Amino acid sequence: MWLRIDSRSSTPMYQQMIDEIKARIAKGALAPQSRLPSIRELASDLMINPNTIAKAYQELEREGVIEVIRGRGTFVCREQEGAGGAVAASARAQVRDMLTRVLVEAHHVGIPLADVSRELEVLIAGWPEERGRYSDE
Amino acid sequence: MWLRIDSRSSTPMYQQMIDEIKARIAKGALAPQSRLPSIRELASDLMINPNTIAKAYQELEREGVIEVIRGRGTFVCREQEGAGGAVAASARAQVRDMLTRVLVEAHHVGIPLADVSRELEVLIAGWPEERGRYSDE
DNA sequence: GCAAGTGTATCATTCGATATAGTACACATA
DNA sequence: TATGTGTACTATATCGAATGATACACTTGC
Repeated sequence: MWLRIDSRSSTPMYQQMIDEIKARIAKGALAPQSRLPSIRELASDLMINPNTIAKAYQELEREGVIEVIRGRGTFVCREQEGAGGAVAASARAQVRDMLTRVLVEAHHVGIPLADVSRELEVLIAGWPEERGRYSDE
Repeated sequence: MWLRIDSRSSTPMYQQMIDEIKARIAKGALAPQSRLPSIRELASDLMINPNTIAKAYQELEREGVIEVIRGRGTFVCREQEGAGGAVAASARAQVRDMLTRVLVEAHHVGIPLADVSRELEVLIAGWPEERGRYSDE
């Protein structure tokens, strides 16, 4: 099974697909230009409606993550967004906002903020690769 | 106005209240034992239905963040969860999951992972206080 | 050309969460 | 006793998620 989806989760199935596919690309498990399963194929595989898959693919295309070629299929974009170029201020603000939420949550479950920082370091250290796309490192 | 809510946001109003109140507590802007506005008061203030406020308060009480005293009002708990005690493994897993999402998002908008780490350090450095509740620091 | 496989675009429908509206109840305080 | 507190319940309207079905435009291979 190419993908695993929890139909009873409170997060919509199409959103789960978006998150999972973006995660795989970010971690290098889905290489650029590689092909994704067809809508109908994935739909019958997961036993859900093709429209749900289509919605996820359309959103991923809108975000510039995948590329759709009519009649051929959907593929991971060869160049991910922002590579080498300037990063929008809104994008940085969004990341900062997400980090703030993590700190708030950590506080309420009793995790020291220093532990959050350490955990992030571990995650980054274990990150598959960035393939030297960023001159910053 | 005690609280500001965006009724047109995609995130439910009651969820916005939960997030904002938890953030204020975590940052020390809402001290333990301090009183929250009454349901009807806040409802007429925000010009929304009292049931929506009640839902937010009930969820916050379920999470152990606030304390409800019938006939008197709602108050911030004097002891936040996990203070000094053991932190559930599921809580740490949740924080790790949130951090992973941040890294995935950062990747797709072209922000170097090292920048995320730096941003987190800045946020922690500017965090109001932890009042020495954690022996870890 | 034709068949099969791709994504796209509709429509109608079901289902659950969100939010509103109104009413009634139990408790605490002055 | 009057007022203010949170709680509980029903009913209703709205919206997003998901399904089901159909039709269309395009690409590829026979």
